[in-house]
Order: sequence, then C-alpha cells, then structure tokens
Amino acid sequence: MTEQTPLRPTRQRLAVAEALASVDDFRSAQEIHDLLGRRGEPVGLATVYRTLQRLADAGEVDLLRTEDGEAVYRRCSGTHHHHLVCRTCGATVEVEGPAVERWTRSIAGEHGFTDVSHTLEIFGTCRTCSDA
Amino acid sequence: MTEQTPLRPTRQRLAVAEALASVDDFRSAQEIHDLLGRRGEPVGLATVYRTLQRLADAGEVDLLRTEDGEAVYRRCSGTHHHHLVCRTCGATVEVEGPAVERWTRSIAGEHGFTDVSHTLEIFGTCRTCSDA
DNA sequence: GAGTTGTTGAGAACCGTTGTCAAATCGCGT
DNA sequence: ACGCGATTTGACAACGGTTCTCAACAACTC
Ligand SMILES: [Zn+2]
Ligand SMILES: [Zn+2]
Ligand SMILES: [Zn+2]
Ligand SMILES: [Zn+2]
Repeated sequence: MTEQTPLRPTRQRLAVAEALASVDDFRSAQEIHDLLGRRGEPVGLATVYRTLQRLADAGEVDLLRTEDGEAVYRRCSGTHHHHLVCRTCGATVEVEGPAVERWTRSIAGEHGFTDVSHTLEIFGTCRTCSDA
Repeated sequence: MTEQTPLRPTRQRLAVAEALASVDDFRSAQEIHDLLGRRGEPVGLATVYRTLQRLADAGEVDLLRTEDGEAVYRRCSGTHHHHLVCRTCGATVEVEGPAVERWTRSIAGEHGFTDVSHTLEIFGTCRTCSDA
C-alpha cells in the first residue's frame, strides 16, 4: 500500500541522503543545498526539496518546523521519539517518554477522538550556547 | 518589564479581538481578515497580522503552526495548556498535563538545556467527524 | 541502440508574511 | 473645541521559503 514507483538511486538522491547522514542536527532544504554545493556535488534546489519530502513521507527522516515555520529535516532513529533542540545552534537530542505517549492517547480517547497523532518538541539553549 | 507602550484600543484592534472571541477554533490571519470584511468592519491585512502577533506576544492568544507551516491563532484560557485538535473540522479542546510539564523540564535539565519551552499538540478525528 | 519512463534544474510562480511610508487617527494639554 | 506630537492604519511593494513548469536528461528494459 506504500509501494508505488521503484524510485531510482540517482546521484542527486544519494548525495542528499549522504548529506543528511553527515550532520546530526536539523537542517533546512536550503542548507542542504548549500552544503552540497560547497562539497562539490551540486544538486538543484528543487531536487533537494523533492528528495527531502519524499524521504519524510517514507518516514526515513524526521521533519519539524522551526518557530518561524521553516521546515527542517534530520535523519533519526526508526523508533518513535521526540526532540530536544537548541534554538541557537540546532544541536538535537532524541528523547523518549512512554508516559507522554500513554497520556496523549488516553486524553484523546476521553474526548472521543480517534486516529490520533501528536507532535512534541522541546526547545532551549544548550550548554555550549549558553556559555557564549 | 513587559509594559512598554500604552496600546490604543482602536476600532481595528477591537474588531480583531472580537472576531477571535466569536470563534472557538484556530484561524489564520487571512481568515480573520476575510471574516471581518464579510462582517462589514474591514481591517487591513497588515493590521490584522500586526494585531495578532501582538496578542500572541502578550500571551492573550495562542499561536500554532499547521502542518504546512501556516500560523493560526486562537483565543484561549490564560493558563498554560495544550490542544487536542480535530484534523477535519478544527474543533479544539484545551488540555492540561502537569506530568508532561514536569517531564519536559527534567529532560531538558538533564541535558543541560536552559530557557526551555515546548510545543505539544494532539491531532485526531473528533466524534462528530468520524460519524460522517 | 531505441523507446519508455522517471528525474533533473533554471527560472517563474505562488503564498504567507513583513516592510514602507504617507495619510488618518488618537490622546492630551490648552 | 483646537492644536500637535505620537501612534496606527492600509495599499502596495518586497521578501523568503516552497512549489510548479517543462524541456533537456539519465536510468531501466528489451
Ligand atoms: Zn527524530
Ligand atoms: Zn546550542
Ligand atoms: Zn490554547
Ligand atoms: Zn471534527
């Protein structure tokens, strides 16, 4: 039901995937695009956008929105988790909270909501940035 | 420390506040602008944006981002809370979870993050929409 | 190689949002 | 009521992130 088109492993797609693997914080499409350009394997901006959203749809990368609405992407572990993100440098820690998962489900159930999902992100200033 | 300029109660500002009070789900700036126009008390789009972000800064309305990054606003209770939102009709329920608040703070602290904030929204299909 | 189909990328278009700035409005002292 | 400096408004331009367009291109199949 999720399989549709074979998806070709082009140079561009590999480059984007590799770029994501090489950093461990959330990056915007434009940042990935710049990074690839500097790295000497240029990929068109439109292609970067397309590739990232495909990866996000496939669940292979996490997508979240910064406080001003910009989409940023990160290669994460496969299990369900949330993020603790530094507002300044973007440093990211994956966090898990079984209690929270339970809580959201029960709250939604109490109000008769079905097909429930949730978003939970924690923002702050990491130690190295607050030492500045 | 938060008080700066007196803030005048102009017709436009009152109209925006009243429009927010008259609906109980999240609305975008453009929707508020349209609503006011239809209602016969037109307010310039820029003014609607300015007013909404002022209200949000003052903590008088809640701001959240839809999945595609658009800012939507809602008049909410003064206490800290989160939202259970119907993906179909937008119906919104305010929810509170003291345990979650504690959890986010402690997680952030464990990792040396300061100046911590968080976002937590629950999405689902409300009963009336799932009966469709 | 030829044909078919998915993919790329430069640029234009799109859309929510913010900036500009002259005109309108407000609050206040007189 | 009147004057006047400070604030606010709004039409419009500008901005920035994202998506669309579509002709050139690259990947798979036979
Ligand atoms: Zn993640
Ligand atoms: Zn940091
Ligand atoms: Zn709220
Ligand atoms: Zn509903």
